[in-house]
Amino acid sequence: MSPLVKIRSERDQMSAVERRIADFILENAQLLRDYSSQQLANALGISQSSVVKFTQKLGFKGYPDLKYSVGEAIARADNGDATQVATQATAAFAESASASLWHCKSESEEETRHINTTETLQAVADALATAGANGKVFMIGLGDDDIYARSFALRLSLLGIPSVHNFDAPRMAASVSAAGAGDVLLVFSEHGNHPALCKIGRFFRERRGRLITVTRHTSNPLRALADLALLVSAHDDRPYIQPVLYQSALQHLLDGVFVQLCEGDEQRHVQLLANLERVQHMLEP
Amino acid sequence: MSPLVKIRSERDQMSAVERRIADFILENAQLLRDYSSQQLANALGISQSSVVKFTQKLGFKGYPDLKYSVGEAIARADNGDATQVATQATAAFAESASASLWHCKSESEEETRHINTTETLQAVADALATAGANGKVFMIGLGDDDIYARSFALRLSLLGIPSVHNFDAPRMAASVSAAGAGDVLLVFSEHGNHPALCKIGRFFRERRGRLITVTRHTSNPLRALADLALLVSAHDDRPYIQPVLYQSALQHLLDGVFVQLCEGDEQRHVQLLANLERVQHMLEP
DNA sequence: TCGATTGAAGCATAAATTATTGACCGTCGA
DNA sequence: TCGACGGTCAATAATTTATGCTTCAATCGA
Repeated sequence: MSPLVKIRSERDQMSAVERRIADFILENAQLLRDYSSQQLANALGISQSSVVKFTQKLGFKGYPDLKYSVGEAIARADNGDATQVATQATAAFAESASASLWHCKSESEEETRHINTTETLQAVADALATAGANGKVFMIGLGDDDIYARSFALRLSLLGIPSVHNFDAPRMAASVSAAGAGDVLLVFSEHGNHPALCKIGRFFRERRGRLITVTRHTSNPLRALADLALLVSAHDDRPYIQPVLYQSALQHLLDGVFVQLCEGDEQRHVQLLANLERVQHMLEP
Repeated sequence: MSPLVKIRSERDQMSAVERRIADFILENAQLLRDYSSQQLANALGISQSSVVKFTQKLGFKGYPDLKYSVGEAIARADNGDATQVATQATAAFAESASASLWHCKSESEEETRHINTTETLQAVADALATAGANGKVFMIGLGDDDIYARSFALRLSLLGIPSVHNFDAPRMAASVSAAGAGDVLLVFSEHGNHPALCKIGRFFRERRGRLITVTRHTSNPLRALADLALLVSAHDDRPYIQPVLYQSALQHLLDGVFVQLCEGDEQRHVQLLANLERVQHMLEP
């Protein structure tokens, strides 16, 4: 039972001094944190031993025990009331920018998680795994999109799925000419309407490869070509925030695929561990 | 902030004994109620004073203060035991992988936000802005770290702060030889102990440039050299999750700097808009 | 490689907090 | 009136916490 409720319920059967202690605690529970038994006694003009006896009578092991319990009770109680208001106020001042940024990002990530079904993620993971084992994985992105492609390619390589990575369209067209059935091409393109990329996509499909696109959640020509389409949702009125959100939502999406790949196959998992160590050794002699 | 999160976030920076204390508290927070500092010390086979010093280092008034805080945190956490069980169960079934991933990421991001003060972020933003206007910005990262460097460099360039970006140490050494006072070198290095990067950092400082490092929240030689150090906190037992968390926390940190840069100066803001449009036109004719 | 320096950990101990003891006082019922 | 009783307090014992000092080990620079 909450110590405060207990104190209140026994208050009637208490002596005068005890009742004063009880009242003080009930009214100033939050002050208790900084009060020793002696200080509490001083505040009430009574002896410290009375305070201790009071706590023991109530069934606590001693003063610190009561104090601890009251702390818990307060924490439980204002979980979502006063504290939160205070916290919000503080937050508004101290970390306005970063906290609100965090909030936007979370929102985008959640939306993105929502519009990509688990099945799609799984299908993408499977396609990559298969192509990694029996064929090739191609990957391309232009400009900013190259960053995501690059980072994902690095991750895949740790899993034993190396990829052919290009960051301009003409070279990619050349690379893709070597593609065959079962291969996978992953195209990153935020707006999905770059003609060269579409051309490469079509070319790749003609060669019976599976095309996976990663674009915004709009209808766009690139996505229309895809066997599997990963979609990213990210919106903000402030134009400088938008790319931040896009990137973080995209990253989150790719993280999901990566995790599914890791957890899907024990052997890949083992390989990852080995690779991680290897990389670490090479980079930090 | 919750004392447990705090402990966790500073765990890396701790000595062996301190880390054992931290782990014990994290794993047995609920036992703390019945432990005096001496008992805790005995349980770990260390001295009582180490426990007290541990608490003080973390910013608590002393052992009882830490204990009280932990009590509050626990109380807040399992506010309504039933609810929590239900929540956990739901989570485990419905959205296990992606939601738990999201949760880990959030935690890392929060920790990371916590260990980098707003002042540091602002200082970094200012340094970059100044160097962008009157000098040069250099940027380097090896391996995975290059990804983050690259993406941040792209962002900066949109703000009218182009940077000299290298992804191997020898070339960077050459580039840096052109550095002077007021220039900025941003070094990305997860573990911060790559000798070549340290050498470049020292060299750069000799030339009176300002060194900004981005590393894990450990004490590492690179960070020790820095004028300004950005720190990333990210932990998970699963080795394949760890890099995901690192990346997302780092990204979050950089997002913070980016936003501060955007919001700090109206002119930069305008330039960003213009650049965004320009890029869009070039990429998608 | 060798001091010099730094920082972590423990020991001893001081300081503080808490718990107990025993004396005193007022009340109440015999 | 007197003794029993409950309540309070001052004094003090016991426990717990905090700090000064020493030692040891790792790091750094010469």
